[in-house]
Amino acid sequence: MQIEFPDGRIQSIESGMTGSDIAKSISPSLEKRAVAIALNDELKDLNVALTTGGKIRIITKDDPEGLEILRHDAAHVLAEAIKELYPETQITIGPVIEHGFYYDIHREKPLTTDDFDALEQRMREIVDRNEPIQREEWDRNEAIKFFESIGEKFKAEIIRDIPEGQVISLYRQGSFIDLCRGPHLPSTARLGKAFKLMKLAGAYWRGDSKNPMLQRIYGTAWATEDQLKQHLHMLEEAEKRDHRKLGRELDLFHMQEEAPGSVFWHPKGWTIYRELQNYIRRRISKENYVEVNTPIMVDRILWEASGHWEKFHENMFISETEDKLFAMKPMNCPCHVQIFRQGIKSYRDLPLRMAEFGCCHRNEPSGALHGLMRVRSFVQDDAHIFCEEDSITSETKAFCDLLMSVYKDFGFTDVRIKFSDRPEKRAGTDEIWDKAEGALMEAVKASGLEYTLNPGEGAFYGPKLEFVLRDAIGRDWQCGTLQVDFVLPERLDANYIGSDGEKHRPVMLHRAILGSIERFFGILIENYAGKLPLWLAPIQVVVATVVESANAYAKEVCDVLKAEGLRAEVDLRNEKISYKVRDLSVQKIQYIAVVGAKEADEKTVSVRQLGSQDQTVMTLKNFVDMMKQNSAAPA
RNA sequence: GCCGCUGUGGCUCAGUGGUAGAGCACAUCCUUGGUAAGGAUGGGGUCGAGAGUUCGAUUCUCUUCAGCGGCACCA
Repeated sequence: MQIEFPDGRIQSIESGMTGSDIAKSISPSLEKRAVAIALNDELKDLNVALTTGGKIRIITKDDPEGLEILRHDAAHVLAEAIKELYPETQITIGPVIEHGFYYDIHREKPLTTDDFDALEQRMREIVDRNEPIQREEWDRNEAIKFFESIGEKFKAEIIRDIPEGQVISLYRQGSFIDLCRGPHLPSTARLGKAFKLMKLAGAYWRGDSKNPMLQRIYGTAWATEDQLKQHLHMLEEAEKRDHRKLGRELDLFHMQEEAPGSVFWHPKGWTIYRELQNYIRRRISKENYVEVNTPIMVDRILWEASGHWEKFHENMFISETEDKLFAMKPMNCPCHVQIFRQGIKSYRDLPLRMAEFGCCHRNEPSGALHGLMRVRSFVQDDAHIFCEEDSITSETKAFCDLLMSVYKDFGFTDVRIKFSDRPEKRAGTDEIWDKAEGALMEAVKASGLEYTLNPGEGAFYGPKLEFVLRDAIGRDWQCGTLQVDFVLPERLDANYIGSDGEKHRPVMLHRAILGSIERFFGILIENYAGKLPLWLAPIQVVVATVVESANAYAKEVCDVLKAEGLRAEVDLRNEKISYKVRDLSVQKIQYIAVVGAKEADEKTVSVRQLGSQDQTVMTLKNFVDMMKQNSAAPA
């Protein structure tokens, strides 16, 4: 039979040769690095005898697929180590994830991270044992019986759920045997030792909170020690830019236990926050939005009418006053409909784009809270576009353009769209959903942006687009959203007079670009590692003195900068200039204008920029001009 | 909400069954120094909260709150 190599070379081989044999025939060193073979793009174990020819590829640890196999093996070796050290443990599943793997286990007494050393030690021993990893195909019922006999109830349950007729493959290494689709390395030695157990967490069996809680052990695994080291280093770097840490270090905000999930904004953080809001104000004002503001506490009656009470009152903060029950708004839309309903609206008033930076409260589960990323009290750059049905497409397209342009101003260009359609729990008839999904789909297609489907994930009142951006260290964040809503206008009885003189229902488009400003703030801090673009920087320049005699001049320089609209401060502290430079640099102050006797005499400043050792002496006027230019916010 | 871990001055962290310590920060003084930490002195903590065990608890136990890591959730 014939095989074809990736370079197009064709070779005849004997039936029954294994991937290993083929690799060895090319070069022994290739065989050593090999982890699997791809036959017509289907991955197979190296030690499986090939019976048909085709295109082959030797997969090594350096291939993405090879790394996956390696990580999968790491999971198996972990499971083997667990069973050896703690035989009473039941094992469940152990898949590959980004950067590594995990294994979910079940046992009475939970493991702790103190057990990690022993586990890693045992894993290394298993690697040293070089146990051959052997694939076996089992009869379904035999396999179920087998796993039940050794007390692995979870495994038996998994097999029961595998459709009849599908091959049940087990992999054996030493005395350990596990259900697995494969492929796997030929032996445990090939895993190498570039792995590390990372953390311990709880996870529900089959991801369902009604099921028992298992223990999940996370690990990372790499082809080489170097890659492992690099990965650990990357994690350290990510930790350094954690917005919670930087928020404290840069004195931007804090949170405390008396107000879990809510933010105390410090002057510097609030400056950034306002700058973000004002930027969005400028952008949407150009797109003919109007801004409004509506109450935070609203009578339950309105939430019942809107449908929020029924669907989400568990997550709403309630306040009882006199005989009434008020709820804090989790979103602005019902209030916006109230404004829309004031007076009679004509089709000439549409589309009406109503924006609000309203403070919303959602009683998120305690375990969901996470710094600024998930809070209970937040403000969105929210707006609702009331329009006629045939405007959905053009409004959506205009929104997508605006959103992409805004993201670009913040340096985010890698944006993906998820299209979420009707969820199980929803309001409105199927006809309405058909119409809404159809219109939104048409709009996405017209916008020309790429999208992926996200079935069943829509809002209860309509389908939605979710805009996911990727930050500087490759993490994805869902920020923007656009939702088509035929339901709320109906439930809250919004209408307008059409050109035909009749009453009609407007469509509502719920949309946000940044999403929650709190969250976007956190993303920005992490993306820029605290060094924000100058237009967002809470302090744009500090005038620092070398000697006390320059104090008056320093204040004068600072006043000039402030008069020109720059956020400037003076540093007159009784410290050496190198101390001030260090301190201000740690604070990520981007421009330091150093003034001493010389500068005071000559009416100049000596400018130092964050991240550079260079000093530039310039006239005060030139410096002000430069700062104004550099700090200009995007229009 | 669920599982696990953590909670000591503003921050980072050490420590102990006999009510606490370092560095940084802060204050005062000396120093007026030219681009990433000058020196001296000093103030500051009922060890997250509540209960229990104990002669005695920051230390051990339980409860609770919050944070962290995940899971579930995310209108």
